[in-house]
Amino acid sequence: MKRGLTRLCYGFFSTLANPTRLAIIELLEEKPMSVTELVDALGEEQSMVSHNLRPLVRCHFVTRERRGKNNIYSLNHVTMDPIMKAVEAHATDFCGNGTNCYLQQDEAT
Amino acid sequence: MKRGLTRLCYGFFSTLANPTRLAIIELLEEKPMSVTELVDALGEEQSMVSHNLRPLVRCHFVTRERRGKNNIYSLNHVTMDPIMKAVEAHATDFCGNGTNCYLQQDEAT
DNA sequence: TATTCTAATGACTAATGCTTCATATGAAGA
DNA sequence: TCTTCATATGAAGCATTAGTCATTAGAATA
Repeated sequence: MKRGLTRLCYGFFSTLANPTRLAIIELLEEKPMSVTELVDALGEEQSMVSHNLRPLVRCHFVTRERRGKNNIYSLNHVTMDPIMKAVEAHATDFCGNGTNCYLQQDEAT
Repeated sequence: MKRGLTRLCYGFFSTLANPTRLAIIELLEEKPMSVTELVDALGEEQSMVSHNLRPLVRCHFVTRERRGKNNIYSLNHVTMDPIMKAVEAHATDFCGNGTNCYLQQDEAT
């Protein structure tokens, strides 16, 4: 049994299993952004954004590039685009694309 | 901004972000199994396996079918196969397929 | 080099999620 | 229907993770 795959997947998925980090990914899908831009767009604290960027970099989901005073973060589209497509496909196929599915429920529900 | 996607992904990934559930998925990749078979294969407590099966069913990653006294669980290959392939591709492309990457480190490290 | 802008880090508390133990349910056979 | 096998559920304690606040570091410019 390839337990390596389980460990690999655990690091992979647990890094993605966070609303802030997913929101960051969603923003970076559009274009690369600096920390300050992310902070403004998210309306969250700077330290929180920084804290959450670290695991994303560590797992190579985003890359960092210094440009003057700024650190510009870019999405790894090679990995993330197929992953996100697969999630959307799952929702379409198995959640009826409605709100009757756990995955699509409001936090209120 | 499609915040719905973020919520959807959060449910999706947090369900997968668990070693026991990933081990279950790995086992079910081979063939459908009953709870007892999973318990034996994993060497874990029955109640733990049961507890972890529930979120997998809720997210439609596995399906349950009663057969006599047993509940047989099957993997949703339509969703899980592409996802797992994407994770492996990411490891190959960005983790050098070695142990120099966070995602592939031993728990000891 | 003092200042300002930008971003990262550390420590602490709060919130989540996991595992375990005990118990309940449900189906089948004696 | 009583017993046994198979599985699910509930509650509780524990461990992990996240978010906040305060501080530090790094780069550019005056």
